[in-house]
Amino acid sequence: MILYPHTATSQEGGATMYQQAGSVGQDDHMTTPLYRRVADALRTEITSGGYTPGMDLPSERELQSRYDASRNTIRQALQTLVAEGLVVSSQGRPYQVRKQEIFTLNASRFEDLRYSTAEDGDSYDNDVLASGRIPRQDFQVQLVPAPPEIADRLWIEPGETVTLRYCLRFVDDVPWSTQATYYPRALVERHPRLAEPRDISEGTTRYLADHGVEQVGQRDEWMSRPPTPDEARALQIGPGVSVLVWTRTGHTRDRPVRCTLTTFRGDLNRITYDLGDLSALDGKDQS
Amino acid sequence: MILYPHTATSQEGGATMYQQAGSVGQDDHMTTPLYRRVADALRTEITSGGYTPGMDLPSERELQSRYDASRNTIRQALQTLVAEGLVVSSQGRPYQVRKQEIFTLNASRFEDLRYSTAEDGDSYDNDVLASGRIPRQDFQVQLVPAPPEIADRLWIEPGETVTLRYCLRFVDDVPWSTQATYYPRALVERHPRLAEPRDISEGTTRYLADHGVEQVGQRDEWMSRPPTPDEARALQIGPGVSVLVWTRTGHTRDRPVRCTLTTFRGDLNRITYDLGDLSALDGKDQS
DNA sequence: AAGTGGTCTAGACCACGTA
DNA sequence: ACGTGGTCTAGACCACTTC
Repeated sequence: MILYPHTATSQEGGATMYQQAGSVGQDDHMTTPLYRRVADALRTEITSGGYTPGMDLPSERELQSRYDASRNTIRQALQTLVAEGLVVSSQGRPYQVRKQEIFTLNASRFEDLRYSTAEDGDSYDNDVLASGRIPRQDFQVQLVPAPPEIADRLWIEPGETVTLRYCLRFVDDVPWSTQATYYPRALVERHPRLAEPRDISEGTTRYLADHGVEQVGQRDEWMSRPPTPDEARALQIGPGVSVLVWTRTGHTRDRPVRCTLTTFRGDLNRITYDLGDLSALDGKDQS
Repeated sequence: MILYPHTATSQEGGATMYQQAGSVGQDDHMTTPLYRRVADALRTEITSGGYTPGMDLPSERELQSRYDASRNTIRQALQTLVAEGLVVSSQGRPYQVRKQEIFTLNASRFEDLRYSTAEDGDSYDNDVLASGRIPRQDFQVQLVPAPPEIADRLWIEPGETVTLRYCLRFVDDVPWSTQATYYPRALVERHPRLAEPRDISEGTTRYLADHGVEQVGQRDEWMSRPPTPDEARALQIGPGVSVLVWTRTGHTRDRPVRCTLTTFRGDLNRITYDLGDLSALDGKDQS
């Protein structure tokens, strides 16, 4: 198959290799580039269901002859689809239409003790289990100097030693998010289990509440950006996929007690907040 | 300058053109690709302040000789920096280090009438003006069939005619976000100013509240993804920049009354939510 | 006119996955 | 062994911007 610019044009008389190229997408003024027309054609096939999630795409060499384009041009087209998140690639394996399984997190209820009991345990585990999937967390505890943006939120001096509880979280064994929680030194001294390098079964929020440190409010901040090389490795994503960064600073009535930085892949997560009076939704599906 | 794989290797004895290429980054096993080493070098120069925001980078041809690489390889390196959002490019102009001016939106207060008076006007204008910038909105009103995801949130049938108030928003004349608000037909019939194709000076939330339709709660949903071609055009962003998509469904005590879809560039916006009791912050900077 | 990035070709070698 | 994607080269023409 050959993609013509706007109206069909003849392919004959391709003189030099560059003239021939031009007759399809280069000489003609104001025509959309060939790589984009190829990307559009493939995108249409994917979204219209011609290629379904999990299915392999034709190989680059195959597409090359199918669209009468050079391999670089085909690669540029595929690269576009990867950046759009429609397609994944890995060395040695064909391009694949990506599976879109989306996970929803209700941030306004997350860590809210009214929605859980002491037996329930960790907020994250609960949310994942509730959606019928299997959670896993790899824990790690470190003592680190507070980065400026953390110190600012915790009302401490930059560089002061803080306890960092870091974990890499999995959903059905797929790396899903990283989470780093910073606690001020004074708090950890009074509540030493925060420094234990393993999960706290009833959840840290509950542990602190049971010992008189009640987190009554939190400020959340969200941003989205391309993954750093570190994040790309930890979350096993390519540069075309953006990450959502969630910063939650928890407060008691007097002061901030912790700051949690979570990163997700931006395309496979939905975050919801319920604000005000949503009693209208009570009878409805809470999705 | 030449970037050697791990330790410096001799350049002599480049036989064929491919061998020569190999001696820098191809023959050697387990070395990071040349394009990535070039990208890393440039990224370091940018983040360490060698190239400051707004400054031009050397041209592709210049970098080509500087790093002894082909133009395609240099382009691949620059392409990754564009995808990371560090650099912008446009035809005919040199690559430029991107300016990072960030805008913060407090979503938990947005449209909350407790934080404004009848004279204040539009929520968006307020938020932008409060940060010392100049807002502008291009308005448009259409009657459209309700898309399924909108119908679902508004408790109406897909395809039912709804009123769509669409606007493209600017901050200091830079396209910043698009916003599309859908109102069910029955509501517009009772409150006809919703169908006027211009801004409602006191804000739609206030207009409805003054006529007995009080929005007492809202459910927000967030996601992040690569821009669609339409969004890329409207927001003037490239494919390397992700967009944040905000869906807010407003409810009265009885039912949903509107659904607003907002898209921003993900890298230049911060979204905050204040939850629970944050009286601890009262004396502090509310940034 | 000269310089810059955007598109495209043709062809090479390599690393990885599968069989 | 073979096919797939990943990296790289050398060189061409084009469109846009600036002078």
